[in-house]
Amino acid sequence: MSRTIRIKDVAEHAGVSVTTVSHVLNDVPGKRINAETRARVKASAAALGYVPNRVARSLRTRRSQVLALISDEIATTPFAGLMILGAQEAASKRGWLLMLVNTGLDPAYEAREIQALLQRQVDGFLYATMYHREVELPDELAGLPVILLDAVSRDPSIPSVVPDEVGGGRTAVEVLLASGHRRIAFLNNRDDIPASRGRLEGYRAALEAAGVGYHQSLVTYDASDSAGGYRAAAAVLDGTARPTALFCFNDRMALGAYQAAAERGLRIPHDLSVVGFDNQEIIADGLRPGLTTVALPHYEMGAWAVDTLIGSIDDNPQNDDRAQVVLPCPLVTRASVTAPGQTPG
Amino acid sequence: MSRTIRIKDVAEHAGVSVTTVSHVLNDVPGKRINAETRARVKASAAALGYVPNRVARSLRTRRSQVLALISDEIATTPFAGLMILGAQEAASKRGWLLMLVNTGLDPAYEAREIQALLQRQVDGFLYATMYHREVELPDELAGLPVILLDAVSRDPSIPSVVPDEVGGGRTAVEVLLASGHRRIAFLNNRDDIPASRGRLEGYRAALEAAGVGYHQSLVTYDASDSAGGYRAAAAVLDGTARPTALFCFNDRMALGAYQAAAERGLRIPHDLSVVGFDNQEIIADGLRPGLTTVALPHYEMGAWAVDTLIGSIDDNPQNDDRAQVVLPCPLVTRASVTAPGQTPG
DNA sequence: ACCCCTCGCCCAAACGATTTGGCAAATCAC
DNA sequence: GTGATTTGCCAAATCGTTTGGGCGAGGGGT
Repeated sequence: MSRTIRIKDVAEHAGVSVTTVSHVLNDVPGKRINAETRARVKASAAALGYVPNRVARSLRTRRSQVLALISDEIATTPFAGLMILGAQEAASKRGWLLMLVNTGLDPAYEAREIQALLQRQVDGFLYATMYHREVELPDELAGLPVILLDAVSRDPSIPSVVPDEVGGGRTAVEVLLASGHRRIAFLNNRDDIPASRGRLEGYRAALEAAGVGYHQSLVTYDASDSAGGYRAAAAVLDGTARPTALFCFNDRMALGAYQAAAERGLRIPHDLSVVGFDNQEIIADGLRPGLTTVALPHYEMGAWAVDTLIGSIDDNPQNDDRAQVVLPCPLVTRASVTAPGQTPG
Repeated sequence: MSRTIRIKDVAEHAGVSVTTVSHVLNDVPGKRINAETRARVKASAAALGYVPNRVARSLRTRRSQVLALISDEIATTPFAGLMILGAQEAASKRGWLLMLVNTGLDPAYEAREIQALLQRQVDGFLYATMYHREVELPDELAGLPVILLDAVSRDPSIPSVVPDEVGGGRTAVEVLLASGHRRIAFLNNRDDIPASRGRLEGYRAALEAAGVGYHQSLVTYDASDSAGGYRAAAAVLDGTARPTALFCFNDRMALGAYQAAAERGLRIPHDLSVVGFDNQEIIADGLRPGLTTVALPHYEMGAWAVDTLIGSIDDNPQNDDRAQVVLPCPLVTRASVTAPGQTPG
């Protein structure tokens, strides 16, 4: 077992001091080193297979090149994966690593974990929630480099990135309007969160832009799961003046809506067009016909947050892309939308 | 901004040397220190709010108390969350942290990432795949503390943890047998992976134990997604001697099977009982009626792997729980199983 | 011949802990 | 009272880097 080789070994091999090796390998600006020496050092390092000990470097520089992703609940949503993946790949691309901590909504536990991360010289924090919501930054993170991920603070000076719920809602309704639908119901989530507010706003904006009247009776509120979607769809389909299209708050509600439609003998999309939200592959791709839906930019949000966070750490302390950013929600077209049929009302 | 306080500050405050502070705070065995001094040191540390700098400690001890979770594809499966959560919580419980790296099946990239982790003195590795399969350990990890997660090596000396596919398959079929079913079809995955082999073996074992004959015509193979389940179910439901129950390779196939059943006017569970596998909440809980299914122990596998890994690092180098472990797959009962109806064949 | 630059490199002090090997003082044996 | 032990603590080395401040050699100007 050959001993792991240190900078000192490289220095001896190249016949220079460790200082010079460090200067060369790190391309320290303003240091004058002969080109020949420079080459010799690099050759020695390569020959010996030298890799710097990051722990020692961290101790000296007080920088770890490690980011922490703190989240409320990693497990409960299938989006977590994409957000984490976006963050991880962006970090890796720049030579950084990502620590992962799940705090499960317990502030005391959260404080301890932040403590543990700070002990390890973590350079920055991603504070993520697993669905878009408003949060308060924990005191322990105040003043540290941090970006909110899929969450937003009341304090506008805290940078954050969230999906463009309004734009997504508008997109969903626009595709229905473009197919000729005029009676479009919105099966909304009953929780008062940014997603339900924003998507409703987008729904109304799209209708208004198209000169279609907004009817309160076409908007229902229920739980944001399959059962809620089933109930909401049942109510709106059994009501007077049945809509020709459904915009569902999310794909799970759309799943329930499919079931309600099937029970009523309505074929999708011929008798009823449906648009979802979230692009949960398992549902959207698993349903027959495939569900046209609006995707949340989880991967992009994770990547953006890491890029921005690293930027704000590396560059001058406070560059002004500190901001509350909103990322677009693209449409994913499948087969659940077509022109309204001529079935009598 | 008060300077962060070091062990030296504690020493001065308590009127002792840093050596003594270290001895006291780490409860170094075999060191004789007066109880009164001991108390004074602890009081000083508490008063100053001292927390040790882990980076410095790591440099000296060559231990980081950090684990790395390397996975092939974090994002593509919704199980990732639970496995990662299990690992993370187990680590946190012991004061360890978890780094996350996704290598996406690219060996060169994987090697670089492992390099980067080793530079940071990571103490151990979880090498995870996002579905149960056989892997070869990358050379870079050979000889290091590592446990395979949801993966197994041909080399039995490499510890690993995977789900008990055979037992899960048996469980699924047993619940159908117990309800009185005798003609039970198995909609299997066509890929030759441990899950499809194991679940089939469990299916056969359960039938045999119940004295029910195995008929090859009742086992079909297709893609392990919703479309595959739809096709497989259609084939078996339209065949001669229609089964009274379906055991689906996974919940996505079950979703397809539900659709095929609905199209044929078969009510679940009255006309057709269905059991799935994986317990994907979105599907199993979203379907009507809820899908009785077998859960994969992702959380438990993650936790077990971390516990075992830390154990093998902390304790004497090679304690012999190094082994290829299998964890049980529990049944999750919902509403898709009942006694077979009397509908004529 | 003297002074002053610039080049090219190196010394040694951090960074903040752990750990080895001691050394005085107190206690004990006799 | 003397020598041997035990007790309680500390000094200094170490882990592997980075970095601020130098320092000698060589060249150019006068």
